[in-house]
Amino acid sequence: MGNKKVTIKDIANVLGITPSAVSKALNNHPRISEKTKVAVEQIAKNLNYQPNHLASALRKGKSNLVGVIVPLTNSNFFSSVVQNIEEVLNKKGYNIIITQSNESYKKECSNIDTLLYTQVDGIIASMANETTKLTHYKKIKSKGVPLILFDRGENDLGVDYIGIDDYKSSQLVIEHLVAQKCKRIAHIAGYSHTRIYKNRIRGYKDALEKNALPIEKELILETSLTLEEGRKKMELLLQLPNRPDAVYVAGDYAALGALQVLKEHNIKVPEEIALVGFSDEPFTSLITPSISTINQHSEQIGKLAAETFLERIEDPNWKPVLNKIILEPELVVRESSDKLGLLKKQ
Amino acid sequence: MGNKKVTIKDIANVLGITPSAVSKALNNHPRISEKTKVAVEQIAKNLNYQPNHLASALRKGKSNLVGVIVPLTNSNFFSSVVQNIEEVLNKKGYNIIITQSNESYKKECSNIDTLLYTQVDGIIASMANETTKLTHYKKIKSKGVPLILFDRGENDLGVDYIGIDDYKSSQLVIEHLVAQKCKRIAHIAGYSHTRIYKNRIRGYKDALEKNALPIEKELILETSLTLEEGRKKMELLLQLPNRPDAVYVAGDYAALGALQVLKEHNIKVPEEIALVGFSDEPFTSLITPSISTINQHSEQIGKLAAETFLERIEDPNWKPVLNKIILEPELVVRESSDKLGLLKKQ
DNA sequence: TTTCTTTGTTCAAACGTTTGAACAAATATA
DNA sequence: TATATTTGTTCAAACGTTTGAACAAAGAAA
Repeated sequence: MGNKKVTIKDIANVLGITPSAVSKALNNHPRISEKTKVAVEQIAKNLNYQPNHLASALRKGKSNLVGVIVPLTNSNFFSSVVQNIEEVLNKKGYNIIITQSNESYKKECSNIDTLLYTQVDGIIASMANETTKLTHYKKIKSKGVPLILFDRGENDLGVDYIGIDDYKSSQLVIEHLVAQKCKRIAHIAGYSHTRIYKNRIRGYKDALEKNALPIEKELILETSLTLEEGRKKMELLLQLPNRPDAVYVAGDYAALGALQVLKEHNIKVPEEIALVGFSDEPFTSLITPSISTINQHSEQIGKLAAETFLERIEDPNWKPVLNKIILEPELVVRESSDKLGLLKKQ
Repeated sequence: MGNKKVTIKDIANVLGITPSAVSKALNNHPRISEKTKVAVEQIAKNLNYQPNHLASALRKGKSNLVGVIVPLTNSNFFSSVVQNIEEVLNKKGYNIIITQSNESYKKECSNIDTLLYTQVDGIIASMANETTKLTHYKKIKSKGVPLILFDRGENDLGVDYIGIDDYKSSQLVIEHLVAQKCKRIAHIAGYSHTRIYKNRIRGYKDALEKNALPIEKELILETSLTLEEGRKKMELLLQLPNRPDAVYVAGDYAALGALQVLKEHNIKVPEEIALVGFSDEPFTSLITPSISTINQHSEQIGKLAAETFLERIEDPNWKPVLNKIILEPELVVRESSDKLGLLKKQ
């Protein structure tokens, strides 16, 4: 079993032609005869020939690889986005390299280095929670590598961005809670240095104001939105002398943590405190009570990110420029905020 | 902004030395003077030099890329395995390319082709549910590329495998349920053509026999173990004239589906029917009642898979051979099977 | 001083493709 | 028949590194 790799040279030798003829035959070059193409195809199969991507990518200056950076893959939102990116790009002959930042700035930097080093043709990314400096992203831009951001993305970079309307999401949530007769609505928020969370906070405040409800500092708590953090912040809210009657949490995992605490304190949800999360993670519909949340259209985001990349790469004289695609959020009302029992009546 | 790529040739020109000296300096070659190394480092930084991985991989015949194939990333088990693989391999200078098969045989084939084409140095994989033919995996082996299987892996291939003791897992579950005074234990199983599910079924049957409990065909239902399938099979079990008093489900998502159906029928869990799942997905501890399950040690599996790959690649005259690493399963008892109320007493 | 070793560098080929130019043969046009 | 065009292939350079061999200069040993 000669483990030697089969190259186009081997095919050429068998047929008594040159490697360049073989290469052209394999790439369906118009000047190669049908006869030769068939013969090459045949021998390639016989010898179990596997093209060397490294060599062709080096020569062509194009790797047909796209890097994807996500904070974590263990979340339905991100894994669904990734799946849709993959689907669209695979059809066009691209493959993706997925890397996780684990919400770490340092890891994100090294991920970017790796991807650039691997000569990816583009990068699709959603930023880590920790990230505030953007030099590593500017590096991508300065290399002329298309960069598409989604969900979490600072737009100071002046690149393509795909996400939902976070401001409007908050408004949907607050309007809904107000309709449920809630009067004191707290917000367990993401860190406001991240644009999307800032917008959610802004939307929350504006909507409260619009409905003549009080905006109180003690009702707005910024966190990293993990389950554990959701628990902690909920405990804090329960210790307030004047408890809220609704909590809008900017992430589903934190919302779940909050719900656990409410249950432990035997507080009825939604009767005593209504709860709304964010992202429409599958478990929100699986638990009791099911959690109301915002659907972010992850499939759409993934598809659009991939399609945007393709547009950029196909346009030879494209220059990066700020370009936002903002999708409409969708409020999914479930038991945790259905104070009026409208769901049961249906 | 000349977007031209900076190469070692550019660095060489600046310093008036040859590209090969630059290359050696960058790779810390012992014969290059400290002075030159420092100078090269400096200029490289100034010019914002980025090594071209394609070129060095081509020349070295080694890509430092490892392919990972998982059925899906949207599962805590797999994403945790992947995270640990990444962690171990990153430390050794390897990067990973994650691909999802989406449980599809066809996708798995194309994933393998892509990875081989990309010249990965090894492949770590867990098989799709659909997979029964193994020719695509044999292709990996025949190329001399190290292949490490985990969790779902047919061992007819004669390669490295890392997983838990599925047979023993079932025994743990049954012993536990018997201790809870369960007499009629059903098994919502995975397809028995997959080795791990076959072993779980075998363990289940043997344990029943050992405890002098009846093994009945109608109590063993093979499925794809999705949530929806869990629901369907549970409905079937409830229609039996002689209902089971415990159900052992070979996957957590299916167990959740089963639990939903039990709740809808107002059947008390665990009092009327006890329930045990498999995998220790995070949601099992989050819902009410929490679901008893088997911890598969995903972190260990990931680490061991990566380390096994490293051992193989570092041994110049390694030949693939059947090698199993089997971890001990751990039963996590939660409310759904705590018929005797032992948890509350603690 | 001569010879041997060490040090720091250059040289040249190689990794496996791709691609425009060149070229000969076959075919078409005048 | 002479010339132009088309067809099918070869040639040679290129992509950006790496690496063993070669080599000159400097230092050590005799």
